[in-house]
Amino acid sequence: MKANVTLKKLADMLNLSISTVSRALKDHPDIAQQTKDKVQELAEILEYEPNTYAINLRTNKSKEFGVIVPAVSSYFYHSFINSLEEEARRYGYSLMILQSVDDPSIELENLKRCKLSRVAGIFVSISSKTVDIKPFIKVEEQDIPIIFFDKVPDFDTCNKVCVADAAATELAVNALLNKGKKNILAFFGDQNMSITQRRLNSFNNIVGKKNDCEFQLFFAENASKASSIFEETVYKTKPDAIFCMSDELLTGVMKSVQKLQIKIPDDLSIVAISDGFIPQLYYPEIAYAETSGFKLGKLAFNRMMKYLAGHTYAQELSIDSVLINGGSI
Amino acid sequence: MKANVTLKKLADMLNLSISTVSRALKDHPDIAQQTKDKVQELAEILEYEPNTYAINLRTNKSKEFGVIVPAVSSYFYHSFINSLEEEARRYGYSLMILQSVDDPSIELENLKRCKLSRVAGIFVSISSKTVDIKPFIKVEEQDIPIIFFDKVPDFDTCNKVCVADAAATELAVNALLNKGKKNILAFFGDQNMSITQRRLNSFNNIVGKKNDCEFQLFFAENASKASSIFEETVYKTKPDAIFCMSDELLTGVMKSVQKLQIKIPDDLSIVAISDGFIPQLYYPEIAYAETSGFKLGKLAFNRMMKYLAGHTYAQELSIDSVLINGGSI
DNA sequence: AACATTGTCGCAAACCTTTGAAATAGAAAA
DNA sequence: TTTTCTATTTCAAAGGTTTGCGACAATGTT
Repeated sequence: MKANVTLKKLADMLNLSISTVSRALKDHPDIAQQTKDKVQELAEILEYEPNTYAINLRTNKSKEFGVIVPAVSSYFYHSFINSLEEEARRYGYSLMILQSVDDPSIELENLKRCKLSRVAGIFVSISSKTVDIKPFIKVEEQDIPIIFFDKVPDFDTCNKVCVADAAATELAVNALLNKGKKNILAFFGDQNMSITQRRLNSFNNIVGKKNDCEFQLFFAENASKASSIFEETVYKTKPDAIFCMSDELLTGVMKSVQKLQIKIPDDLSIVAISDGFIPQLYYPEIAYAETSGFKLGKLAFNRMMKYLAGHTYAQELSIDSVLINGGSI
Repeated sequence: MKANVTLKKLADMLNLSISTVSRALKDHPDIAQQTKDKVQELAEILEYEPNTYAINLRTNKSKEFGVIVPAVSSYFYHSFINSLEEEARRYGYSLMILQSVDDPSIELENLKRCKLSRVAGIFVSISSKTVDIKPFIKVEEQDIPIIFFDKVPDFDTCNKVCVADAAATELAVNALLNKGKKNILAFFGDQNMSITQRRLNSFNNIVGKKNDCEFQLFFAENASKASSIFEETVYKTKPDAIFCMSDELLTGVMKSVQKLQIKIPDDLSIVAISDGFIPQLYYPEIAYAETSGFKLGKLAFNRMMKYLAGHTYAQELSIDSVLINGGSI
């Protein structure tokens, strides 16, 4: 526990002023090269480390972003966070991770926390129950940029980055239709979630144009619901294909597929929307329209940096989706 | 973008001194109740928020922990982080997440970052290639407590919290032996990793005492390696049981199991060491000795708080393991 | 010789809060 | 009346850094 070495200490030892030392260390043109060398050498030896607290106070900024997500251990978010962290590190930022546990009141607390910590910016995926986004807007008015990602509010004038829900849904469903599937079971998540609505809308659009194909829609909040719905339905309606709008639903369905020893893709085709981890656990690998948390992280970070550079206007961006074929259709 | 309201501003408006306002807001006994009321009311109205930077500078502390992990999107770590975040939030702390990407040099950078940010403490799971832990010791000497978790160094005098590797291995293997399995294929991960060594040692201990049972050991760095090893071996040696020391290896084996349409548990029993997510994806669910990232998070946080309260002596703690039966044996 | 320019460096305020010590007032005790 | 105490408030320093501006000397220009 050695005493901290500060600018003042360096200055005293070198018989220089604090300001000169400060400038010397950051290669300010006002300072003579000779002086810079002396200062930097001593700083090196004494392992001088600037006091981040003081810098933050002085500059009223910090090199940290807040990330508010419903949960880190979700199929999607940890790959987003992974990707974000990579970028952040490259730019000298770090990430403060806050979970809302899908609870709007905790979400609000977390937002407050970000504000209190005066983070440089906030990435937030709102909880499924969040209705009031005024607090977010208010924070943004205090000059803390907010990028909404994945689960974004309906509100227009805010920055959003999303996966291409419509495109992904289309890709996935068309993959089935192109193979001539005629009887499709579609699994969707919680109806209250906007992501469900977007994927559902896109789905219905396609369905509307098709009349030589049967569709059956189910809503399941979790994997085991999906499982039981599947098991109840599969023998009754004898579908030739399954669509799952999420990883979680896919795991539910696949568990039943294993249980009932259904042959994929001979007896049944399956396609999902996923970031790719879950689908490759099975044999054959499940075909999926990719919605990469990884790519989304890059995009979100990019948008944040642009924002910080002055492009503060609201913008809605999305990553495109590709179909990864895995032998399940 | 309204100007920030500070203690000074409140003081000026109320014709009080800054110190009085500061003390009034924190209910200091020196201040008259009447004054407190006035101050707190105005603070409320003006939405005064203390400047965290200034507080940190003044107190030379912050309410943030650093977390250094090889990768957030790993089977294990995100549940650890999840759990840690829950506890941290309860105590008013937040988490700074840093990935080392299993690269010692990045790990070192991250450590530096924690030191620079003067975090209140650091949780670290070292990369598999980390050999030099002196930098960590040095940071701890500067009064930043470090709790190593999961992947911990061999070094003695440091704080570690681990899953009970030996116990978990024993539980898993014994589950197979108790069912009378006679020919076991065991999959282990990267031999350089200490976690592999610990589990392997425990495994060998049990094996040493048994001579009515055949064991075959394999080392696979990833899932697909495990897959191909399994496929090459399964018909040759006709094992009646599989042991996987990790989730990743399990996914590899299970993919081949599906491919070869092997019946679990009739043709083959499987047991793994896992935190439970992966095993329940399959039907039947895979039996596993639980090594919960969640529980470990709680334990690690607990140790950290004790440390901060003054119990700084080195300690090695571990969570016990239970066998979760899933129908695969 | 007078003035302007350039290259270096230091002064001092500012960022905002915390906190030990001192000041002030009024009341109680001597 | 003077002293002592208590209750309340203020003073001022400290924490470490950044930065606009002024100071100063040396050099160049007219």
